[in-house]
Amino acid sequence: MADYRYDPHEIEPRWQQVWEDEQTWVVPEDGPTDRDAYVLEMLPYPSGEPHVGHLKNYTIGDAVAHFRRRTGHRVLHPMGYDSFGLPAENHAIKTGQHPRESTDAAIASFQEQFRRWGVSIDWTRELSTCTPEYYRWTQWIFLKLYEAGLAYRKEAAVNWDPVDETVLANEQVIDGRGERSGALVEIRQLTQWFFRITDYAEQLLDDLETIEWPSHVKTMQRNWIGRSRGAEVQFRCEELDTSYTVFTTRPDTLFGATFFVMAPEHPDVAELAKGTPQEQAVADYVRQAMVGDTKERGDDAREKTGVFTGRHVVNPVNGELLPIYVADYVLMDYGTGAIMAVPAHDDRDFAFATKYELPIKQVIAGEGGPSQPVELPYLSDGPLMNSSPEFDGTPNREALDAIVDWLDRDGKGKATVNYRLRDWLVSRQRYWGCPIPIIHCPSCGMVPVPEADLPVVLPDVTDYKPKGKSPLAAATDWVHTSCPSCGGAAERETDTMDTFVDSSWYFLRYTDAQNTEAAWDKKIVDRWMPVDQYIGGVEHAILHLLYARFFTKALADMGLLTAREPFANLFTQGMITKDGAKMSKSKGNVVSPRVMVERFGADTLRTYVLFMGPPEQDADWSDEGVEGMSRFISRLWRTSAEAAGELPAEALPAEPNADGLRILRKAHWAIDKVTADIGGRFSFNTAIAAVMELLNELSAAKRGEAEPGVVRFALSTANSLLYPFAPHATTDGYALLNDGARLWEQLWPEAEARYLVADEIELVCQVMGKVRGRVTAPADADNATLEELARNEPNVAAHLDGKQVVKVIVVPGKLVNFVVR
RNA sequence: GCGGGCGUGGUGGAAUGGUAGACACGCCGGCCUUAGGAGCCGGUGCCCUCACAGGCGUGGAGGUUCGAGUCCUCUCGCCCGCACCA
Repeated sequence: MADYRYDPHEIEPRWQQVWEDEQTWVVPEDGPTDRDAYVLEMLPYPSGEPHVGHLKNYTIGDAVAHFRRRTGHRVLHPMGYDSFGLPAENHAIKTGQHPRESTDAAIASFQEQFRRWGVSIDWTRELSTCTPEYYRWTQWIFLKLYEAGLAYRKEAAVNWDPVDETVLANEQVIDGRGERSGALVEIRQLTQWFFRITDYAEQLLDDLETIEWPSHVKTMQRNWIGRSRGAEVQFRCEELDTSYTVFTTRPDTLFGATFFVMAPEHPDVAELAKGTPQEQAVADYVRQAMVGDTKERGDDAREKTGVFTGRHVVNPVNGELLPIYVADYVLMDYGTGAIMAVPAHDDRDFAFATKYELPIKQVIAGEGGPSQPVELPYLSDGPLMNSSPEFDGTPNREALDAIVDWLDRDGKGKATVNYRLRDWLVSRQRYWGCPIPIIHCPSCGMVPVPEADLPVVLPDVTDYKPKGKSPLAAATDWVHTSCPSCGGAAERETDTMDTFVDSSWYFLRYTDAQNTEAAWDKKIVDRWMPVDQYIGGVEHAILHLLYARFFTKALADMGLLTAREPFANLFTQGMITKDGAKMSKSKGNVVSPRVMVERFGADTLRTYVLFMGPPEQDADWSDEGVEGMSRFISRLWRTSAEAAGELPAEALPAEPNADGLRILRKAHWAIDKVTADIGGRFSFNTAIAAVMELLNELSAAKRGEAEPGVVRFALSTANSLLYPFAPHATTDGYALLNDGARLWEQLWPEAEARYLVADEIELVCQVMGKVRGRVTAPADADNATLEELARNEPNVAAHLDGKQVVKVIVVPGKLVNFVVR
């Protein structure tokens, strides 16, 4: 017998060469458009070389892409690089190496690994966001947003990262620290560029209903958008003849307001206190509040502080005078930065009132009615009291709308919806990003760069170190330009864009990647969008996914595409850990896919990462597990090669013998299971297990008298089913078994119904719900026969002896259960 | 505090309300081999037993059901998200 040795290092490059030579994964230009499928994994940020998380991500996507192709779809499966960003720039600051050089090196390493993994990518659509060919269109989109009034510049209190020396979007501040640097973020008053994502708050929320995403991701987006229904109410300050708006979700408690609070950052605070004895105290408090870090500020366990401003406002519902305090438990960036305080029914206001000995007025009665004392603060519902004759006794939830209506009629307030979502701060005072295509002219003001002049090319600089303003400011030749409007001397905007802008539209560019005349052609983008299946990590649940949705909606409103959601289906994969911990260089627990592939081959690695467990779950890396997978792939190939070499090439017999039939049934069972597991629910681990079962059934000991034609068919099926995970070994095995036939061109197998039903079943016999025996029974036996068979099973009979059978449950094809007394 | 998820053998994990532990790792035994970190065959939840037969078992306590890992109530533990959001 010949020596059949599985050698992935010979097999894998050989087939990769065929696919590359034939451009197998390039999307065919012609073909039916109703079977298109756009399968996309989040594009990587190229740094160093890819890690096992990338391997998992692209293996999932590749399995889906292969499956869709073989089920008759024309599949778009592209790749690109999110190549602008801080890590490359920080590396440049340290070493002086241009970020482009380190980025290009990383990209080369990613390309090399993706090819080595055998990921089926249409490389003709490859893109890199840091190239002028790409960012030209990023700038074009910026101008479109500017024209539409969705990009604007304003002065605002913004998050400043003192380590990276740049501003950050709200989404990039986690627990008061910069997402990248981990530095405590400071609040600074700066003029910055924003995208008006808040215009889309409602749609971003509502349209979550239209997409198939994991519910926890939807929940996170809902929380982030933070919609709350309530009312805006005007409070007048008679002394200054001014008026302040508050947002409240509890207008039903308006009668219980006993004081009024403003955030220290509120622009009117200084003016309010001016000329009162409190002026100095307020100024001191505000200054001290501003230097405190935002993390500590956000701690609700911290004792509340504040000072009286010396002024009062009038409660619009009853004319009572309420003292105005300034206190840092009120946040400027939520609502209006001012609140009415109802200590009896809000625990925060209660804590503040108690500390500063402010009056507390109960306006909602507890269960015992108005005369019964309740523990304050009372946060539950109940009828109104101490309010007005009109509302007293009304359940507070009903009174809520009535009070808003009443205020609205008097012009003192109105029902509103408030969102937690803030506009997206997009300018960055950093070098390695997309230049903002705006020119500042002393006479014309802000002038957009004309489309014909795009791209505004990022100039080279010698010093990448941020100095509180963009390093681009030092490129004086580049900065000084002429105004496109009046032709006079003018200066370029030196801030660059947040790199999340780059990745908010790349999925559109893939559809028409080589278009030099436009970002994309609407007809083409509409053919592919939305992405049918998007795959990536949960860490992007808010940032990238929210921004991409916003871009899609804004661009759709401009008529540039039809889809209103970018990603129809989202799959979020779990992390791969090592020894229970996140992999990191400092812990020294990094698993290198490159090293693993060099040792075991790509097929083993790919199949292993999907066999580790449900792909959405975190999973711990096991070196023994990889070896086990290596044994399986090797056994599959070896068995195939042996059968191809030793078994006569016979066709499937029309009437297989008993062993043949058993194997044939197992094969069709596997087809059915793998198809459902990949196509229906992303249960790759059980799909792989099903192929293992099929192969186990085909092991020499179990093969028995099965006909060679059956064995060849079953082995071909095993290869065919495992192909989406291990494309090289299975393609090779299939070709050996089938006279060189190309597996990637074969239609996905279909399970034949006649082999899915057995003619005999194992009948489980229970007495009182406990299994007492098993008998084989004809699959088509009727209930009475099944009951009789079960009753005669010796052990069942023993358990029925001397008992009275009161009920018999028969589940056809499964079990019989006797209920006895 | 609010919202979501998860608790199953030594390990990763399987189980449309119907045989708990598929498949794999690990371990044990055997075959083959000069050799094995190769290959092949078999065993492997726990207790009791020569064996048969039994008993126990899906974090814990109840409940619904002929039957519960699965559904309901309470509870404990871990993980994630949000959080002074008015």
